[in-house]
Amino acid sequence: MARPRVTEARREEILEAFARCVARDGVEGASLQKVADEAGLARALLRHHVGNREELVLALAERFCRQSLAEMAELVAALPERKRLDTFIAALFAPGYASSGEDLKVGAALVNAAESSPELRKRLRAWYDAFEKIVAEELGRAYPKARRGPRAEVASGIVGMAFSADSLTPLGDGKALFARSRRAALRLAASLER
Amino acid sequence: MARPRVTEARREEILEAFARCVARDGVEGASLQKVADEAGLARALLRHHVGNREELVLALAERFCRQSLAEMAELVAALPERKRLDTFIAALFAPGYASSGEDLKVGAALVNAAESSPELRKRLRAWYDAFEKIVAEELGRAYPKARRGPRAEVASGIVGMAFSADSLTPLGDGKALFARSRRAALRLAASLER
DNA sequence: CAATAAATTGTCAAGTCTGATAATAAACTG
DNA sequence: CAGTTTATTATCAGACTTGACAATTTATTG
Repeated sequence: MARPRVTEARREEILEAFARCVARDGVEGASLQKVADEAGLARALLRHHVGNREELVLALAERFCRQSLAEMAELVAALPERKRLDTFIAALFAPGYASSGEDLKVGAALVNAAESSPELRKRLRAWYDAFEKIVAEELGRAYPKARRGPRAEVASGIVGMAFSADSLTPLGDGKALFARSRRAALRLAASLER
Repeated sequence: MARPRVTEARREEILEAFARCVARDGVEGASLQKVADEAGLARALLRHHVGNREELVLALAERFCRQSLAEMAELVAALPERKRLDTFIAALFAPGYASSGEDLKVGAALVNAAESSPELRKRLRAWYDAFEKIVAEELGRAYPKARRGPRAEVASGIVGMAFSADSLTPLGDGKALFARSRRAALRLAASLER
């Protein structure tokens, strides 16, 4: 009875383009115009399909959090029995462990923007906690005797190292930094042994 | 024979204001207008005393790098003999270990902007290397038997954790995260023992 | 084909940002 | 006090951004 809806597909395209722009220019630097160009759509369509700037940002955050955790879950589900933790950490410290490789940069930019938006902050806080929790659980699997506290500390440390290695990639030499950080993560994890 | 120069003092005021804005809004988000308002000066004065946008950014980077390393050197110089490393790490993981507490956020924002400016990238790269080196040297002092490689890995890890804990403060709960990260850093450092 | 619901395009007004330059005010020196 | 150098203010044009809404096209269904 009417023209078919393409909103869901368009939303996806728009948010992908937005993510690319945010990874490059930060949240404040990603103008709707640039996003529209990046997506190959008219700017007015952003508004039509998603909403104004604020709604765009929240939608991006929602998509980012959901997707990031989904990828993490997928990764964990695919881990082998042998050398499980090593594989996990290696995956975490592969330059661009996630599909696109720009994911953590988007996350960092969103976190920075969270200061001025309680709603955003809340969502990202939940994301971070879940992220760290997954790491902590994986550590618990490798070191069942380790206590809750130390596990949480080590998880914080590993997540922090991964996060920071990723956000320093613009400086070049990302590969070497990832390698050093990965080894540090293994050392840190091993500290749960005794 | 002429009106006295105030450029050096003004430059300082301007770059301080710029730093505050960048910490809040990122490099792209910090418009010259906002910076001028923040500094309580007319926008034209930014141009007069420092230059156009690009020069502003480079001047900020220069100031940031120099200052950050100077503070680091000062911190290291003031370390006690006993519990030297513990004190060092505690200082690194105090929320806002540097005077203002926003320093690492400025650094992160600059790093992000470095992608599109080779000159900026070069400067920041040198800064990061020097930063990591200072940490590595301090580790060498605490664990003289440790080899160069492991020391570098641990230094990367510690710097990464500090960096990331700082950049996650907008999510709130910074204190607890800093505490967890600090303990993780101590664990990681201790891995150089055996 | 006609009705209809949705996508897409076009356009406006208001606001902000930047770079540049001219005009004015201030402080010092001889 | 007159001259000179510098700080400060004022202003301009051009470009970019955003929000909003009207007009148009397009695909589907009865």
